Amino acid sequence: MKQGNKTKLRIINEANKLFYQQGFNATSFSNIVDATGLSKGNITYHFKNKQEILSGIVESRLADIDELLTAWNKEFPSPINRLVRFCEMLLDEQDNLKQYGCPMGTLTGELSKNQPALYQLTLPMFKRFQTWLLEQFTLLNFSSEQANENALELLSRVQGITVITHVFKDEKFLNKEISKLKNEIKNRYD
Amino acid sequence: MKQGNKTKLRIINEANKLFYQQGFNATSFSNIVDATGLSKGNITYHFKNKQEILSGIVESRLADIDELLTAWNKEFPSPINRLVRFCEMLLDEQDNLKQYGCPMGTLTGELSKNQPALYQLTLPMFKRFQTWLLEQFTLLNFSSEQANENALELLSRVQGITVITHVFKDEKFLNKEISKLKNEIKNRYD
DNA sequence: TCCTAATTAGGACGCTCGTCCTAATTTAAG
DNA sequence: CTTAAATTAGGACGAGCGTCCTAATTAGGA
Repeated sequence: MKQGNKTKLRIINEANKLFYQQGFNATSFSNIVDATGLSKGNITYHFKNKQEILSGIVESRLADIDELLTAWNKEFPSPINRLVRFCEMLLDEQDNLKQYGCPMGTLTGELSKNQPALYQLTLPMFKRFQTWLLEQFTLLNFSSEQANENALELLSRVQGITVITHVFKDEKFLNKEISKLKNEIKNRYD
Repeated sequence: MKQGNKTKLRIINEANKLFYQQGFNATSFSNIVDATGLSKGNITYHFKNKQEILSGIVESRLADIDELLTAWNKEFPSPINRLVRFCEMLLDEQDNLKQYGCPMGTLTGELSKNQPALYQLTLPMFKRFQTWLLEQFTLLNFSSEQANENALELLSRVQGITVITHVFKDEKFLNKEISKLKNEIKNRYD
């Protein structure tokens, strides 16, 4: 790997952390300078501005999501078990969710308000999960319309649990609701 | 009403709109100056800074919430119908929800990330709804523990629907899910 | 080794930020 | 009316913002 790509990754990782933990608009360029320990000019060289950094972050996250979903597909032959695994993702991330909310939901939600171009940029992350969920429900023999409805509903349930966990800083709620949701999936769709 | 209070209200209303539509951190002091048409000094006279404006906004919103819930209590003798009305609130606000998300969820979520003092300030808005929902489930003869769980779950469902509606700009989803949720309430709790 | 392109450092700039201060004007009580 | 308090206007200020530019350094192929 070229030297510059290492720097790019470092910027992307640090900025990703900052955007998640502080919000996109609350993070300044010099915050990123401080966090990376790089010079201002160096960062500008790799990314013209905050928006380009965001673009890099999204690209990187999309790759992570694809990798994750592919791994789940391999690990779990049963769509039901895949959906269950999807729910369990929230348990893996419970500390972060409690403190900072959903990495996709809070970012897309923030940008959706009044930065339409950046909002469009982040939307594919949601779409990946939506599409993948749709595939699982299709495998479970739902009509495409019904599969889509189920996919969005599950996404919605998970987002709701995340918001409440975040707002009330309540991981007990998270654990209980995920456990209920997993049961519901098994009962409803199996 | 004294002259100054009219100005205060004007500031609160305009800032409330801006914070909701752009986010708290993305709204500058001079945005508020422009939106109100007042002078910088005048706003500073009434509120030292953005945080004090937020404090005023929360106070005002809490009063609105109390008024709303009291009206619902009067209008609907049945707790079930009150819960249904609660869900229907999202339909009344569907245009705003689609564009800007939940006025409480997005604000509290934003501030929760790294402005703990302001986050604490906004939390009571959520608590009002939580408490009120708890009361309704208590009236439905649930144990206090079970009533609390039901209250949080309903809040969670509603937040989830809001997030998806906002992120996907999809009011069809909103209408369908609210309708399903209302049926579920009637079937599960009646 | 040398040379060119890639990378890094950091200063200059104009702008906006939030805060503070002072003066002008309006209000309302006496 | 008079007068003091409440309210409003708007400029001054330093700090931080993002962008741009140039110079120094480094890396890697020839």
